[in-house]
Amino acid sequence: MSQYDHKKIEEDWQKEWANNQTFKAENTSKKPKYYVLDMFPYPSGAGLHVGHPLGYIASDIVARYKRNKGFNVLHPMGYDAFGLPAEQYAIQTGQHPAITTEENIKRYKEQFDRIGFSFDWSREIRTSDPNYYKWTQWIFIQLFNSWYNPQTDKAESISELVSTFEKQGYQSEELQFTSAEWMGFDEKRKSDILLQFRLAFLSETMVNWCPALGSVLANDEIKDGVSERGGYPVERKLMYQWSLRISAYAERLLQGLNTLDWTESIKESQRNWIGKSEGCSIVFEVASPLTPLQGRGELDADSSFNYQTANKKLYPVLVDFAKLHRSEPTKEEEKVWELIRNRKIQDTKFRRQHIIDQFIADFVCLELNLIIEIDGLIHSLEDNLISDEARTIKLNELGFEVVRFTNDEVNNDIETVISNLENIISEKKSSSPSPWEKGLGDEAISSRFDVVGAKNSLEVFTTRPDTIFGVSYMAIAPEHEMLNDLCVGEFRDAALQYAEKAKNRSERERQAEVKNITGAFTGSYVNHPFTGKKIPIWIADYVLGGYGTGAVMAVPAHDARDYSFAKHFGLPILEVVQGGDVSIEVYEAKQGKIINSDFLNGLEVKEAIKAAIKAVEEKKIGKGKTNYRLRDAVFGRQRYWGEPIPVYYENGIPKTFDEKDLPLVLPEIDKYLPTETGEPPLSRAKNWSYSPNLNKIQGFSSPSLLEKGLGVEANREQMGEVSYPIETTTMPGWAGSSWYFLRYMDAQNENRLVSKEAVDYWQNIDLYVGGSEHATGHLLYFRFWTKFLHDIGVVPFDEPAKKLVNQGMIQGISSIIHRVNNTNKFVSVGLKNNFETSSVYIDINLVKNNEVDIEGLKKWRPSEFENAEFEFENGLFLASAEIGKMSKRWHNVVNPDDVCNEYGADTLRLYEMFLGPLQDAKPWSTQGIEGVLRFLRKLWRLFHQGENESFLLPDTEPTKAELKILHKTIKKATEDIENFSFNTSVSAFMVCVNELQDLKCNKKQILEPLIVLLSPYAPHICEELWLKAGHNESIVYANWPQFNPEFLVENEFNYPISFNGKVRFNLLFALDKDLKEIENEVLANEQTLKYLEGKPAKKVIVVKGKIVNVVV
RNA sequence: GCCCAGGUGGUGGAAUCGGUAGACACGCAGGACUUAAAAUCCUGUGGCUUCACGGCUGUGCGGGUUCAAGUCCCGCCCUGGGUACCA
Repeated sequence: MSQYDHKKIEEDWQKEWANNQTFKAENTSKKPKYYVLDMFPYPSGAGLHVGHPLGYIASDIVARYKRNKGFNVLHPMGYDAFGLPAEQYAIQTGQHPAITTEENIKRYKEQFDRIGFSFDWSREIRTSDPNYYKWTQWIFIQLFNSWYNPQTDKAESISELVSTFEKQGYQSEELQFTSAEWMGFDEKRKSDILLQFRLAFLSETMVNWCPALGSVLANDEIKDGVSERGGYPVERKLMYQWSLRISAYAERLLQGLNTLDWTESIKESQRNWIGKSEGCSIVFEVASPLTPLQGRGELDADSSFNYQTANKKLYPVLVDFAKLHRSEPTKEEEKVWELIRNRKIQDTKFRRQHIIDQFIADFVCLELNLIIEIDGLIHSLEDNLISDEARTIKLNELGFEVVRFTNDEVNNDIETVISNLENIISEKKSSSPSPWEKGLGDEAISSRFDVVGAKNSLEVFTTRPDTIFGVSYMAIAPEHEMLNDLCVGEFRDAALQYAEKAKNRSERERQAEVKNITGAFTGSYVNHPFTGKKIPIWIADYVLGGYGTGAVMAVPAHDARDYSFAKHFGLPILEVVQGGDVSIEVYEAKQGKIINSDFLNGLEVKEAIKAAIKAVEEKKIGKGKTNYRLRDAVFGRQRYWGEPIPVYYENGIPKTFDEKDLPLVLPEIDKYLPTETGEPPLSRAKNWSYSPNLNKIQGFSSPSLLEKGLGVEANREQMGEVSYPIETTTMPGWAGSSWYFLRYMDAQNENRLVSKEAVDYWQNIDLYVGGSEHATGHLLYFRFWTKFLHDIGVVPFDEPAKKLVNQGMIQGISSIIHRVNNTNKFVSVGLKNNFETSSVYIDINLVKNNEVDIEGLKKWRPSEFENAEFEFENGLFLASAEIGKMSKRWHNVVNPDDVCNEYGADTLRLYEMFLGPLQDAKPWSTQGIEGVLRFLRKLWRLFHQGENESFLLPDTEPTKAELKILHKTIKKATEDIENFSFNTSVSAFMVCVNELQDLKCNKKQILEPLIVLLSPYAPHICEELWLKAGHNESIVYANWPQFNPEFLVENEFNYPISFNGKVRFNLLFALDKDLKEIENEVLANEQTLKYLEGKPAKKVIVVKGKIVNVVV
């Protein structure tokens, strides 16, 4: 029993910890709290490989250290259990993802336990557990019911916004209405407007659509133009779906970074992702005003632009509304439409449900400025009469005549309606020719539609308003809203064609063609606001539709992209900032004097920027503005294995579930695929509908199935309830992980996401450990949700994690053997240059020191290797090695279970720490793991000295030298944990044990503190030795040894004596010796004389306790 | 292109404030114990040079600051990570 038997010790203690719930944390304690969290894993089918535990080991060391330091430590673990692989597997095999996930989690748990982590398993969570995602859904509902108030700079209740609308209406650049107008809007319109404010909202957005996965992807789920998972192509597609308004938090997310103890590189990534840029907007007048008549003859009427009479800002809201009305006309509207459509009355063209300014008119004839309204029942209500009147007045002001018919008139006496119409039309035709026919052309239209019609100015965003006099062309994105208006004359067709082509190009193609410069002239010009010069408008695909205004003022001399574009198309390059030679290359530096720029001449760039903004603002053609690159986060996924979005649609209006009806549990479906019509998998669910007024929602919460995480079908209609369709997309992978740290604090709470007491006690995470690959995904959403939960009063802090440490990736080493092409012959690596060979990846377990175990290889893949021929070099068959990601595909996965079996968990833990700095990426190699095991054996032997190597720990007074060794180690171990420098503290332990071994020290007063120091790293062996030393209580709660500097005090120092910086010999002096005396003695030393070579010493520098340098 | 991190023996890596470069470990070489093996222990180990004492040289490259530079400054090269027409 004197041998170090890691297997037995580790098994025993793991059982002991589990049985005693040693690591269970209490939510009330007089001790100070410490919250140390790991990013929880997605439980994949492959299980853990040796790379995964790296961060977990580090955080476990800190957790155990803090417990010894007297903290109440929260150190939980759980599973990010929703995700693609389980769903992919379900599609292939039909096995429910919940079952696959359950199996994988089981495997993970076993692997975790073998490594001896001190997790509090009583708080385990899984994002796919309905009891968990109930609260994910709850947060979604809060987001839906909130808007971001820029005045107070926080999220507020949407109901407060509604009452403001009711009292004061709303005024902004994009949207304006009076309180009366708001009251007049119908429910759908109100809903549409509110969606523009809600933090969770539906909108038509350009998304990254991955046809192979049948789902949309967030920007951070795409790498190099293909999906991060699977590597499938991704295309841009316009879709109507859920997003979260993270952009509202852009500034707070940016500012918050300054308060965080995170690595600079992660913070920098987030700053870049948020992409704040300060500059100014400038409006350029389009030189030839938009002319609705232009092109009228050349184009068919429907694709011409002259019917665009909507208020541009309201158009996005109204267009869906109009479409809906068109598809669901009233009986009466349909009747009238049948009579007037296709120029049936006097060859007059009518449009139905056409938008004019902020109104949707039933029927409109633009040529005659005539509007026909069919007033249904709703129009007779008093409120609507008032608003109808206001509406008529407004439309009259715009030059339209409004004719109203009631439903009754249409139903009872359609002939009279028709004859009235015919009279009005013929009267209008004779007395009031259309503006176009009158030849008033553009002027008439542009003055009439000044507010409502097509814009006649182009707005740009620039960070360099100082270069305004260097503008030589305007560049607009191919998807620019005014594209159709701007492409004119002989250039129109080519320009539109170009835009169409550029728009449809996928991200990937665009990327591949970064170097290709393409563009087209629109035929239009703007006027320069200060010089009045005409400036051409070009379409360029380097301008992005989604950023800024989708248009830029191009200053080729001082912007690289503009420069190459101008060179390519021969556009002028006007130098306005001194400092470079723009005939040779672009000068982008924000430095130098402004020239050729009228009132800006002579100013420095920075002053000029301010002056230019001032001038622009005075001229009322723009203003200082800040833009962010951060886009709103697309939240809907066309997948099965995710949280259902708790929304139903009442007559097309999205509404959230009643909180009492949460969780909305995933329903059972027959196949985990989209439907034949391309609808998401959840559309397969039977009776996927909601009855808000039903008290009990049998539909999806049968308790027995809830336990399994499954929903159940119910037929509500049979129960005589009105039911509404439920949203069929699910939440993205990052939803559940954006708030999980809170749930650990109070994992079983059924009434709240987390109790106030728990969150007040634990506060935010003191130490968060995980990979840096989450820099712009998880870690941003995580912060966003925390800030939101702070705003609505759920949590008292607004950053989730104070300190973040990123562990590096442990890479795998793949072994490659070389097959001679078109043969069944393999050659040792040294011979491969004699042949044409190709690489074959083989299991790394078959290779030791590059030598391949041929017999093992034959057994591994008999079909491939049994009858193969092998050519050796010097009697050996060698493979070559390659470093890369650890993956099944390269047969280079190392399982921690195997390492634990062979060397033990303590050795694995120490070794992973010893490999190098936690943050660095490093390849896994077992070279060196023996050294760590040897170290533990040496430690064991310190306790088991003497002839029969039995346990011996005498309580005799330690010597000064022994105390010095111990306290040196206490100091180093403590500092190193605080600095996350685990690799150096492992070597400090090694040094300590080596030195104690030299002294044959086995004294209790030295060895006991030492194993406390080591216990966070190698808990099993230390517990065992602690027990043997006679302690009843676990070492987990032993006191951390106190460092006493007295034991390290030296009174002498062996000074290195250097000459011109070169150390030649050493001399021993007392540390309190006068420096001048040391100088004298050094100069008098005979060795010194040798190195002075007869020359005098120019100068002598003596640094106390460090060095002596003699300058010759 | 831009941003960030880094470049030190045969290998992983140390050197926290500018003060003896290479701690600790692996590997390698030699030795002890053993019939032998395993385990363990001891010695050596940056390069060049010397029988040796020693000397020269050395932290990606080129300069600089300093009594003193792996460490600070300037310019460049290379590797890894992030990002990509963000105006």
